[in-house]
Amino acid sequence: MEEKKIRNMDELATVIGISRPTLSKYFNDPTKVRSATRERIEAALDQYDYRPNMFAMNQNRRSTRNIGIVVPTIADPFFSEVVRHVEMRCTAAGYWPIVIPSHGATEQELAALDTLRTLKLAGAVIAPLGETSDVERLRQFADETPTVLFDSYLDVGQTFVGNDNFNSIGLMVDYLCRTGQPPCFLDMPAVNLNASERRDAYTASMERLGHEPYVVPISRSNWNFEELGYEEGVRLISNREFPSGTVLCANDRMAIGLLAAAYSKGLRVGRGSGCAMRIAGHDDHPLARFTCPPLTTVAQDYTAIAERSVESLFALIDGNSGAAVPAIQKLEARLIIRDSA
Amino acid sequence: MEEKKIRNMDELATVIGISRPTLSKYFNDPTKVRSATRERIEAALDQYDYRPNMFAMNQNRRSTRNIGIVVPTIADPFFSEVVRHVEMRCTAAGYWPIVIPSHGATEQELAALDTLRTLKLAGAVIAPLGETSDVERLRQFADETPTVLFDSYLDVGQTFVGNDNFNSIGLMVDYLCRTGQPPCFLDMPAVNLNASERRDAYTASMERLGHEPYVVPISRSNWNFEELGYEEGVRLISNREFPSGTVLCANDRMAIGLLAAAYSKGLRVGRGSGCAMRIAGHDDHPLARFTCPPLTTVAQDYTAIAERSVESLFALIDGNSGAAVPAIQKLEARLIIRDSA
DNA sequence: GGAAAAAATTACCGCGCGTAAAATACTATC
DNA sequence: GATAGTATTTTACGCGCGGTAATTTTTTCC
Repeated sequence: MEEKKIRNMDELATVIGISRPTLSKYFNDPTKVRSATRERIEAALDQYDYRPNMFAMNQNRRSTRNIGIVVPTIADPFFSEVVRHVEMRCTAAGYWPIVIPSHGATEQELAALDTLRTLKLAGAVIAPLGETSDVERLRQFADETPTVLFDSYLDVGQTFVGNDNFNSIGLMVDYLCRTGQPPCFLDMPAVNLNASERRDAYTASMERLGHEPYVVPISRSNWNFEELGYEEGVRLISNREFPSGTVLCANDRMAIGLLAAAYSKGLRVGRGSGCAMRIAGHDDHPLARFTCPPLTTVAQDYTAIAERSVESLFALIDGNSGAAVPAIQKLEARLIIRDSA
Repeated sequence: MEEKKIRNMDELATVIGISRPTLSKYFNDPTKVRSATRERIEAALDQYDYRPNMFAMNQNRRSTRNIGIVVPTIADPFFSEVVRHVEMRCTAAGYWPIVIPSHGATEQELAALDTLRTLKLAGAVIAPLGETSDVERLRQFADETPTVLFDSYLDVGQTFVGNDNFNSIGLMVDYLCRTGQPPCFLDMPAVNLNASERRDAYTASMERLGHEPYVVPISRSNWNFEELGYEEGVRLISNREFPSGTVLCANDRMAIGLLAAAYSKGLRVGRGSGCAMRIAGHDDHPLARFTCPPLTTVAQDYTAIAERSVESLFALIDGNSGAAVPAIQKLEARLIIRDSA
């Protein structure tokens, strides 16, 4: 193991006995050099552990291999899971994922876009805040960078990947009506378009089945869904204000809060006899399997959302790859029947 | 609002009527230029919305304002919370946080270090894998970059910030013994040094109180703690193998699994009469408040860990700032008594 | 063995900025 | 208001790589 320090491409090229442009080509696409050359390079490469300087590399490129990822928060398991998958796929494809959370704030989302602009991105995967997003600025951003939006729909970017709320809520409402009392709907804060879409889907499904919809509104608006679910649940149960013994929650985190509220009030939750309430959620939160009772829910396929987003983005980046990317990609969800409803 | 596009520092400097290096100094530290100059620059700055090119900026610097953050996973709420806080603090201080998950794999951790090395970091905050970390390579890395380790102790880097497991476990064992049957200990997989430290702390605490310790071992080793807790719980309850009706779990995620197991087996958990089991956790997982029953646990202060890590790192970066950074910083935890034990 | 195609080389410029040393502008002092 | 001393700005140079075009070398194929 020679310990001669390699400072740049030139030195490495000299040591190998080839020219720098050839080495440069290798780093940009190993198949662009003859296999014999490639082997010599790779042999030298694990002898000297040289790595091209990221900054110098990207400075002179029209587009880099950086991919920006913007999400409202990484503390929510949905986003952390999707981000995790997106990152892994990007890395595997030789891209460089850069995650910037917008922390639920409009200015931070805009700051993230500004930051990403200086990075000459190959593309971006963005879960916009939704209601509070600056649509105009987002569109401006998407105009100059291949952009995939996910989770919360906005008419921005080349494509959107998200859950088909009408399908998933429909599945759940059907199931709940078929097996017991028609559900009321515990709304979530209007933090994004999923909120209203799910509410609308609930109403539509109920009406389709000939039942009176009943939406329990949420007054406050923040991302502490469990707490909202819990507090609202305690209040409603105490005042006997739940219009139905079956409650469909707009998402699992609300449902987890509601489960805790029911427990604290001594209400038995489930579909067995002797149960006072049925509670269902939406998303298949990683812990939904482990609530007491296990939560009946609709599974958004986290992995699929991540993969479709990334694949769409890669297609957009390649550009020429005939396969046009559809403007809207809604993924079907899967009903997960557990014990809570 | 003039719409002349500014492409680089040169153009902006010309427009302002100063030299480019002066402008450069301003961006690196606004106090380094005369206030009159600063005002002219800032006036121009909000007229032209120019942003320096990140790559060109960093290429020629000895050290950048990049801060690397390496964690085993962002899917675990402990890490996602700490990362969130660290990111926010870094951004607020004008640094550029870059998160790279090691996904629980040694090679990925090493790859992360390699990647970070090319970034000429100002510093790094690392939660090492622990048992499976390549200590030698980590140390090598820490030798050339100011590095703070957190969560899982290794004798690497300039300082370590973590929970004082002997304190926290001691608190919990004391409490449990004081209020009922002495606990057995449901071990966690040996993914890092916290695992063995907590086990040792449990044993020591029990012996101190004159009780026989009993550790329930976990055979498999992965990060799906809830699942492990659940499956092990079901098995142990079915076979009546729990040596005590009080179970202290090595972390909350195991406890959440065990709660689900108890529920599925019809065992009532809590400290009231008529309860068959007491279950306690460790960490104060964000959902621990919302389990059924709410989980008695010891709160690691996520925010404090993040802040101490970042502050220590900043102190290391400043270097000269007299205040020496202690090699090991163990934070005290807080007993959180809820209903499960 | 020779022509065509593929790969590698040479030679050059540009990117947008950092940095050390030199030059200039300020400030304090008397 | 002249001078020394310091704070600020400018000059001059380099960083490590990408990109292109023209040329040379190597490989492939008939």
